[in-house]
Amino acid sequence: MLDDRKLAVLRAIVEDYVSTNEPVGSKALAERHNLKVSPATVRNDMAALEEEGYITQPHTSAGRVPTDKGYRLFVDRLSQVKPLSAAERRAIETFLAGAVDLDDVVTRTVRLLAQLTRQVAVVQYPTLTRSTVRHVELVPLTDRRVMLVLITNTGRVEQRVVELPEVVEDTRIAHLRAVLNACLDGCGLSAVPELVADLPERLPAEDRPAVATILSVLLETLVERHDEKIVFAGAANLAGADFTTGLRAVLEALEEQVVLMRLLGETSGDTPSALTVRIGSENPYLHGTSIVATGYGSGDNQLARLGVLGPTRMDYPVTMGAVRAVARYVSQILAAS
Amino acid sequence: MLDDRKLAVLRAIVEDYVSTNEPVGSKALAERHNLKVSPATVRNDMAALEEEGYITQPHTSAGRVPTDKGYRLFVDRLSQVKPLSAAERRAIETFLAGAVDLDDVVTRTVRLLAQLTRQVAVVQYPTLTRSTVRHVELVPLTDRRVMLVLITNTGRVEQRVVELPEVVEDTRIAHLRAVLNACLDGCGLSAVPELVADLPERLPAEDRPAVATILSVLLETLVERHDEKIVFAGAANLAGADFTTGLRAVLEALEEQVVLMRLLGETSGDTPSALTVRIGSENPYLHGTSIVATGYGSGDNQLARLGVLGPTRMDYPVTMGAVRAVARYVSQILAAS
DNA sequence: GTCTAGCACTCTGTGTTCCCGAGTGCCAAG
DNA sequence: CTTGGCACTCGGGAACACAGAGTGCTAGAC
Repeated sequence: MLDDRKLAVLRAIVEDYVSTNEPVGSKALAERHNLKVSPATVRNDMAALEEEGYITQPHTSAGRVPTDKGYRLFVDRLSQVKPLSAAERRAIETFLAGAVDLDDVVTRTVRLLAQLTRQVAVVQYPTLTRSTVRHVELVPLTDRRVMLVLITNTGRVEQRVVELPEVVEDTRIAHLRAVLNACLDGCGLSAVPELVADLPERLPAEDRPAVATILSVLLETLVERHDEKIVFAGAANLAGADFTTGLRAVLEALEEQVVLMRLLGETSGDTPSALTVRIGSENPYLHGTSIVATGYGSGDNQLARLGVLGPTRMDYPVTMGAVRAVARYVSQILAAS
Repeated sequence: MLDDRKLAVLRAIVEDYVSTNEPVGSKALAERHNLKVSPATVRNDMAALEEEGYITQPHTSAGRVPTDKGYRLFVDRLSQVKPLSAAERRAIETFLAGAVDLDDVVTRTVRLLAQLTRQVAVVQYPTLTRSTVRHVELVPLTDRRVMLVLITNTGRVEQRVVELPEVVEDTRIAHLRAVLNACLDGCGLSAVPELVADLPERLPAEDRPAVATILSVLLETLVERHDEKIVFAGAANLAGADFTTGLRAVLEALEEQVVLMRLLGETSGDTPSALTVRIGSENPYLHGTSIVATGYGSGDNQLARLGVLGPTRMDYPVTMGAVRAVARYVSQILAAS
C-alpha cells in the first residue's frame, strides 16, 4: 500500500510544512528534497496518501497538509528523536544545578523547557504518594496551636497550622513528635494512613484527642496535595501560533489544574518513563494542540510528569529530544539531593 | 478652560468607548447620554477637548477616542470607585476563607481577582523583610546535614538543606536550635542579620564552624527570597483584547518576575495602601497597558502589593473597586492567621 | 455670547469584479 | 510505472465604487 517512496514523500511534506507553515505542493517538494522523480509522480503518491487519510488539502488547488494521522505515522515510523547539541546539554546542566530547593528545581525546569522548545512547558510537582517521609516536625506556636511540618525525601515541605482541641504541654508535643518520627521515618507516603491507624491506641488516653486532630490534618495534607500541582511557563510562545480551538481555550486550560492534569496524566501508560506524544484530536480537550510528555524521577521510581504543549504543527523530533533530555537531567538532580 | 459640560462630555466618551470599543461620535453621544444639547454643540466641546489633548480621532471623520491624558483625568476627577455588590463580597469572603496556608491564600487571591475583573491579576508574595520570625527549626538529616526551616508570622515557610563542615551531634543541634529561637523568636526579619552577628562568639569554639555555616545559609535565605516572588492568573483574559505593544510582549512581561516587579513595585508611593493607577504610557514597559494596584497587609504593616493589568481601555471604576475590595479581604485573612 | 441647524467634505470599511498564479487531476506516450 | 502536457479550480491581491458615519464651518436663533 505505502511503499518507501510514498513514506519519503509524507516525511518531506511534514518537514516542509512544519518549517514553512504553508501547504506544500508537488513541484516544490520534488525540487527541495532530491526525490529523483518528477512532480507528476509525486502527485500520484500524494493522491494515494490523501486517499489513506495521511494528508489533506485545505481547498482544491492548494498544496497538501498533514492530518493528525499523518503526523502520527511520521512520529512513529518516519522520524527519530533529535538529540541536543553539546552546548545545549551543558546549558541545561549548569542551569539546573543552581537550584536551591524543590520549588526552584521545578521553576527552573519549566522555564528551561519552555525556552528550549519555544513552546509552553508543563511540569507536574513530584508526587507525594510515591515519595517517602524524611521527617515530621511539630512546632508549638501557642498552647493550643502547633505547626505540623512534613518533609519528604524529594525536598518537599508541607506545613499546616493545627488547632488543638485542648491545651497540650510542650513536653508532650515533643514526645509525640518522637513517636511520629519513629513510626514514619523513611516510609512511603502511601503507607502513612495505615501506619498511623492504631497510633492513638498506643498512647496515653489523655493524649488521644490531640493526636487524633493532628493525624487528621496530616492525612488531609497527604490527599489534598496529592499530585495536583502543575506549573507552566512560556505562554508567550503561544502568541504567534494559531490554534483551531482558539488561543483563549488553550490559556484557560493551562490555568485550570484539573484539565492540565488530565492532559498530562493521561499520557501516562504502562511505561511512564517513555516519551508519549498526543497529536491533535488524540487529546481529550484542546484538539488543535499536541502534547509531548514523559515521566521523570530516578529509575523505577517515577515521581511525576513533564512535557510541552504546542500546535499540532510542531517540530516533533526536536521537541521530543528536548523533553527527553530535560527529564533525564531533572531526574538526576532530584536523585542527587 | 474646561467647563462642567466639557467634562461631562469627556466622561461620556470614556464610558461609551470602554463599553463599545468603537470611536464615539457626537450624534450617538448626544442621544445616549441626556446632555440636553445638540450634536453640534457636543462637536464644539469635542474640538476643545481634542485641542487640550484629552481625546483624539484615529483618522479624520471617525469618532473620538480618549488619550492616556483623557483616561487620567477621568480616573482622577470624573469617576468614583465602584463598590462591589453584596453577593460579590460574600463570594470573596467565602472563597478566601477556605485557604489552608499562605500559598493557598495567594493562589486563591490571584484567581479571584482575575475572575472578578476579567483581566490579568498579579499578586506579590508577602515581603519577608517586614514579617517576623515565628520559629526556626533545625532538623538533623544525617550527621553532616541538617534542614533549616524558617517559619514566619505570615505563615510562610522557607527551608534549606545545610551541609555542615563537620560532624555535629544531635544534642548540639538541639542546643543550637534553642539558642537560635531564644535569640530570634518574634523579631523582624530585617533585624535578623545584626541579631545573629555575635552569635558564634557566644558559643563554644567547637561549634563555631557549624554555626557559621548555618547562619550564612539563613542570611542567604533572607536576601534571596526578599520580595521576588510574584504570581499571575487570568492570562486567558488577554486573548480578546488587542494591545498596541503586542500580546506576546505582555505575556513575556508576565513571566518575567523582574519586569512584573517593577510594574507593580513602582506604583508604590508614599502611601502604599492607596489605589494606584498607571495608564498606558505612564508605565515603564508595556505602554499599551494599564495597571491598577494597591498594597495589602494589616494596617500600617504593608506586606506586599497586588493588582491587575489590562488594556488601557478598561473599566476603571469597576476594576478599582475589585482591587480595593480584594486587598482588604486578603489583608483581613492574613491578619487573622 | 452661546447654542443650533444645515451643508459640504473627508474618510474608512465593505462589497464587487477581475485576474494571476499555484496547484491539481487526468490522459496519453515513453 | 513514470513522465510531460493540458485544462480546470480556486484563493488571494489589486482596483474600484459606494454608502455611511462623522467632522468643521458658517449663518442664523435665543
